[in-house]
Amino acid sequence: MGREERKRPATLRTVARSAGVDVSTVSRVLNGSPEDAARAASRETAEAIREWAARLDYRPNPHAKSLRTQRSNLVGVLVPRLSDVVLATIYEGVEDAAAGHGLATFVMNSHDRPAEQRARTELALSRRVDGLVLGDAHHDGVFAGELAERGVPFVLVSRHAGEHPAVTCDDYRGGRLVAEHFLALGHRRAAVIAGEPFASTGIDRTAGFADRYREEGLDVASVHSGFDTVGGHRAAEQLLAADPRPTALFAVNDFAAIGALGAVRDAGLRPGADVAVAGFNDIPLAAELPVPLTSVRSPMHEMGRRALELLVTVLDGQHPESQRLEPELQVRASTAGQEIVTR
Amino acid sequence: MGREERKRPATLRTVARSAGVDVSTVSRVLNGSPEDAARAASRETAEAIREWAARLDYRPNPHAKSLRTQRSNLVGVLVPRLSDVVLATIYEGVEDAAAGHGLATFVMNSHDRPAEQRARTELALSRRVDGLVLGDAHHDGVFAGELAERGVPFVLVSRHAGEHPAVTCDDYRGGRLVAEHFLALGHRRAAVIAGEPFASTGIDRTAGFADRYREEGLDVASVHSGFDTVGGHRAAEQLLAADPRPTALFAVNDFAAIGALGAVRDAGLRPGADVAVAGFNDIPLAAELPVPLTSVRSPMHEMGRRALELLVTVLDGQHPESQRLEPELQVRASTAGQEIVTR
DNA sequence: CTGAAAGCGCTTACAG
DNA sequence: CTGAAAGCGCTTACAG
Repeated sequence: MGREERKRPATLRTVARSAGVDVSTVSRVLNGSPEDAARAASRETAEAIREWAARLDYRPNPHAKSLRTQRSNLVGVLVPRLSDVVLATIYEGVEDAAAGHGLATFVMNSHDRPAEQRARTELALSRRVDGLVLGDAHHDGVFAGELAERGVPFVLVSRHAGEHPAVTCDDYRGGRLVAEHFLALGHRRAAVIAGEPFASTGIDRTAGFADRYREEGLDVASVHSGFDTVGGHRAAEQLLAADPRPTALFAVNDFAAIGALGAVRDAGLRPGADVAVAGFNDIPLAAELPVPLTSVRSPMHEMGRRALELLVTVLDGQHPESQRLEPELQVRASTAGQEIVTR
Repeated sequence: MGREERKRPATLRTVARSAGVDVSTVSRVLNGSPEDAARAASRETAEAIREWAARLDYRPNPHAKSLRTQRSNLVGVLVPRLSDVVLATIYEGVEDAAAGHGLATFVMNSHDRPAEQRARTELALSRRVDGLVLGDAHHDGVFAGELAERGVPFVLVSRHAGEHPAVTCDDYRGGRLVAEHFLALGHRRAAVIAGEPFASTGIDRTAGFADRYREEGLDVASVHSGFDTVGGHRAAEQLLAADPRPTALFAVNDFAAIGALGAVRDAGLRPGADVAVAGFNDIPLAAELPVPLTSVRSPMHEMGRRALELLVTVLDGQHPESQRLEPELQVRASTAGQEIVTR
C-alpha cells in the first residue's frame, strides 16, 4: 500500500508507440468525435489503437485536456446546506444529469451568507469550473447580478432571483393549493410560517397562500422564521398566541412544519384535530411522522436534473427560459380533521 | 451575459511581462513556498510582482499546475447516499477539513451497490484524484482490498473494513451504552433492529448491545433491516410479534428507530411508556419528535474532519492508525418510562 | 488516411 | 537574485 507503488498511467504517447502511430492519430481515434475518428485512421489502425489503449488501461489525463481545450467539464454547485435533505436531493439530481453529460460536479455550502457565497464562488472559479448551479440565490439578486455582469455562466435552482435562468417549483401555485385545501376544510383563520425573507421559495409560497385567502376576503397573519424545526416551533408559538387563534398553520417547509407540530402539542392542542398543519417539499419523513404531515410535494430531484440541463444550454451560448415545475398536494392526517395512526 | 464576454484570465506570462521579469521568477514568488519566494527575487521585485498579480487578478491555472506536478489536490468522496443526513454531515466535515489543506472534494453516491462503488471510484481515479474517502465500505473488505492492492491512497469513514485506515465512531461501545441504559431501566427482554448486514456500524452496535446483555445471562433477538424508516418499521413489527414481546427496542440508526416508533404505535402501544425505543447518531430531528428519541450521539462532522486529516497523512506516505471516536448517550422520552411533551 | 509541430500554463532542475 | 529551457499530456490547425 502507498502511493510509491502506483505506476504512472498510460498516456497518448505510450499507446502511440505501442501501436506504431503518431500521438495525434491516437488522440483522434480515442478522444475525438466519431467522424474525427473515422477519417483519422483506417479501420485496422483504429482497431489496433483501441486494443492497445484497453490493454494499457489508457485514460485521458483531464488536466492536460482541460489545459489545452480551456474547458474543465467541471461544474460548481452552491447550496445553503448539504445536510438539508431538500438541497441534498436537488444536488443528487444535478449530479445524475451531469454524469450524463460527462461533467463532474462539486458542491459547497454557503450557509446563505453572502460572504461565503462570494468566497465559495471565487474558489470554484479559480478551479476553472465551466459554470455554476446556485441553490442559494437571495431574492435581491445582487450576487447573481454581479456574476451575470462578469459573464460567468450559471443557473439558479430551487430559488429564483431577477431574470436569471432558474428552475424552481411553482411555489406560488403550491401556496394556493394549501390555501384551497384549508378553505375546503372550513378554516377561516389561517397563518403562515414564512421562512427566511430572502428566499423566493418562502416569499412565493406565502404570496400564493395569502392571495387565495384574500380572494375570500380573508387576511392571514404571517411571521418569518428559520427553515429549521426550531424556527418553525418559535414562529408557531407566536402565531398560536393570537386571539382568536388560527385554526390552520401553513409552514413553507417541512422542517418548520415539524417544529410547528411540536408547538401545537406544547399548547395542549392536537395537530390535525384542533389545529391543521401543512408543510412544503414532502420530504420522505413527512409521511412517517406519528401524525403524518400534509405537505406540498416539490420535484426536488427533477429540479436538480433540469437545472443542470439548463446550464448545459447556457454553456452552449443560449439564453434559455426559466422553468417552473408543478407542485402536488399530499393530504395526510395533520390536516385531516382527526388523528389517524400512521400507516 | 454569456461566455463570449469572458476575457481570458491572467497567466504567469501576463504578469511576468507587466513586471518585466521571467515567468519562472513570478512562479516562485507567487506560487512557491515562502523560502522559495524569498530567494527568488529581491524585496522590491517581489513586491512589484505581487502588485501586478493583484491588479491583473491573477489566479494560477490548476490544470496546468496539476499537469506539471502530477498532483490534483482533489479528493473523491464516496457515500451510500448524500440525502442521508448522517452522510451529508460527515461529508461537510470532510469538506471543511479539505478546504484547510487547499484540497477540493467531490462526492458521489454509491447506493451501497458494489457495481456503483467500482464505477464511481474509477471515475474519480480517471479524474486523477490524489486520494479517496470512502463512507460506504462493506464489511467483507473486498473492494477496499482491491484498492489497497492497486496502491490507491484512501481512508474509510463511518464504517471500517479489514485493517484499512478508518475513522469511525466506537460503535461497539455505543451499543453497550444503550444496553446499560435499558438494563438500568429494568428491561430484561430487549431486541435489536440491526441494519444492513454489510455495514460495520450495524454489526458493531448490535454486538456491543448483545454482549452487554449476555453478561447478564440474557439473550437478545435481532433482525436485519434497511437503514431507513420503512425498514425499521417492518423490523419492529416482526420483533413485537414475539411472545413474550420485548419491552425495549434498539435500532442501530435513528431513521430505523423512527420507523420503530411508528410500529409501536400501530401495535396500540405507547413508545416510552410501554416499549422503550432507542436509536443511533442523534440526528437533529431526534430531539424534535413528538416523543423525543433517545439516541447515541456520534460525532459525525468530526469524523469527517478526521478522515480527511487521516487521508492527508496517507498521501504523505505514512501508514496511520485508525481512530475510534467516543459516542455519547442522549436519554430522552422514548426510553423515559413515561411520555414527556417535547421541550 | 497519417504525421510533425505548436502551444495550453505551469514548475523546476540547471546555469550563471 | 534571475533567466532560459524542458516538459507534464493533451488537441488541432497545417501539410501532405
